[in-house]
Amino acid sequence: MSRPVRVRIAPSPTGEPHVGTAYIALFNLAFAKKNGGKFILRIEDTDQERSRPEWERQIMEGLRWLGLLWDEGPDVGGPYGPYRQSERAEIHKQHAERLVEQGHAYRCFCTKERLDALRAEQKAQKLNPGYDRHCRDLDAATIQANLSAQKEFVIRMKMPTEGQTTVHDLLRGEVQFENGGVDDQVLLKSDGYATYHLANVVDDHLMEITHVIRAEEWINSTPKHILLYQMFGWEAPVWIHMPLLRNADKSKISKRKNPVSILDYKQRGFYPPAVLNYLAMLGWTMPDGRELFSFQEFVDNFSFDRMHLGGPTFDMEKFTWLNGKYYREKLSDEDLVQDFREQLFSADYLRKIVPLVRERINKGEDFIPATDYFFSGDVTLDVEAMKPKKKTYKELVAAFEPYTERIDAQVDFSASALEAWTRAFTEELGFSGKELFPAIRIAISGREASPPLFDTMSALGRALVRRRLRSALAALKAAATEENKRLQKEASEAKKLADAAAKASKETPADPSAVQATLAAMVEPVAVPEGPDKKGR
RNA sequence: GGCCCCAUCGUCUAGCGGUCCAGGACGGCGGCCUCUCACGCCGCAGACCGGAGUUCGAGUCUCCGUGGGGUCACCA
Repeated sequence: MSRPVRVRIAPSPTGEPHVGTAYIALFNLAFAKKNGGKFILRIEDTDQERSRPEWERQIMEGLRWLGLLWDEGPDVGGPYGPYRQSERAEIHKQHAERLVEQGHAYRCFCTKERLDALRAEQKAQKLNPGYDRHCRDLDAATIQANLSAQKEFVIRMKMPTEGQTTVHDLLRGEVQFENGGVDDQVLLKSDGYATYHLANVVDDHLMEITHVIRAEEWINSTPKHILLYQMFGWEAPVWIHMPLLRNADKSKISKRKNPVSILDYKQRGFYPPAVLNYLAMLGWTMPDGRELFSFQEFVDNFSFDRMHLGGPTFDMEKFTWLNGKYYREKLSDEDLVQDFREQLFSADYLRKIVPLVRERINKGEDFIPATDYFFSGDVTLDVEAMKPKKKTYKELVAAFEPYTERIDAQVDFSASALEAWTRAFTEELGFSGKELFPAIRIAISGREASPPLFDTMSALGRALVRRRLRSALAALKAAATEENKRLQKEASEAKKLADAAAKASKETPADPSAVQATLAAMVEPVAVPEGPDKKGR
């Protein structure tokens, strides 16, 4: 008799809710609904370095916004809790110990330094990287000595060195792996927390997960998971590895090439059912080929048979078209009024904006023109105005790029936190606030004057700020390229001039003023780049 | 690089051996509708990665290439 279907998603709270998480969640939920099963949310926060409660909150917010609701999870509870792995650390530890006792795992005392050196050596010799199993067969005395010396250790899995492990993937059939090619994975880190491999197996078993539906990037570690199930003597779930969402260049979808946070789409005013509809049609098709369908219709017709395994490109253009289709065909005027009111002009959002502009306007009709950049997507940029007088575009890019990069890691998006962080970071980048802040202001608002920068950023929110910083960065890079071309041209012209002057000075006795002029020609355009620049475009 | 996955129009895909001179959608182009724009409608261009094999017959099955992707952490 088969067990009731239970599936889960296991996001790691190390960043904003990812569109890939939503994609996998959607198929898990559909499968659960189709089979009358349960859908579980489990937070995989065993990475103490990077996990943040704030990200966990946002992941839940993003999934909830889309209507991808879980039956059991850290917030709603359930009979198999706790649903946050950090709270299950003791369980994981016990299981790791059990494997050690049974001889399926061992303590490894190798230091980070040793492992790094090992990897470097392997790389130098063009060998396959991997742990050399140095601690696999330590004698009891040595282990005891290390333990008494309080040496830090991890627990590693003792992989068989022979034979194969077959993954029976529902989508891909039998996938074979040589056990010898699989590393002795770390199961328990020296901080006492489990790695993904241990935690996901133990928790999936304890939570009675029947089907593991996850992204294809996991398929290579599935043999380890299967072996773990065997070592514990447990029944493994059914494996289903979904294709990976891609950028336009076919690489795994990433934030540098696509808006990747669910909250980006929320902020852009996409309509949740349209988002689900679009995600569902990446790799999956309705039996009758319909492209417009509801989540319920998706569930009713769902089957993994209809999955296409090539990694689909996330195409903003088609996605946008589909969203428009919902506006035109699925939503009434009243629906749109509601949606706009909740998403675009929510009281929460207006409450952030009004305090920033009330001193700057005198009557209601001034509000929209004064705040248009709070309600639109991209903004028109005056790239020239962004450049500090004494810096080049290249230098500005060199500061803007890391700034843009690190905004994603900025957990606290309050004005004061942004200000403290930005000021420190600006200094680190070798810029003064006077130089960098105006550029940021223009990037995020399209204006040279706005309410206080950090209040404005905080109110705009991470999604919009990131988006505008990225597009400003692209514009600056283009300007830097132009600038570079111009400088090279000027340098070559200066060289010509110098050559001519040198030639002239050979023919006639040295003329100090000619040399002066030549030197000036060589130096000046570089020192004052904005001079000849402006009329050039 | 080793291992693993994948492979039909630019993109998302239909196709589960004959009904495919390969169908639909986005995008592109042209037209119609129309006070404008948009929507909508009509039409056009556009693909089976290559080579062997199996078969009476291959986009569909097998193998080998090629290409793309993933993965090789005390991250998930």
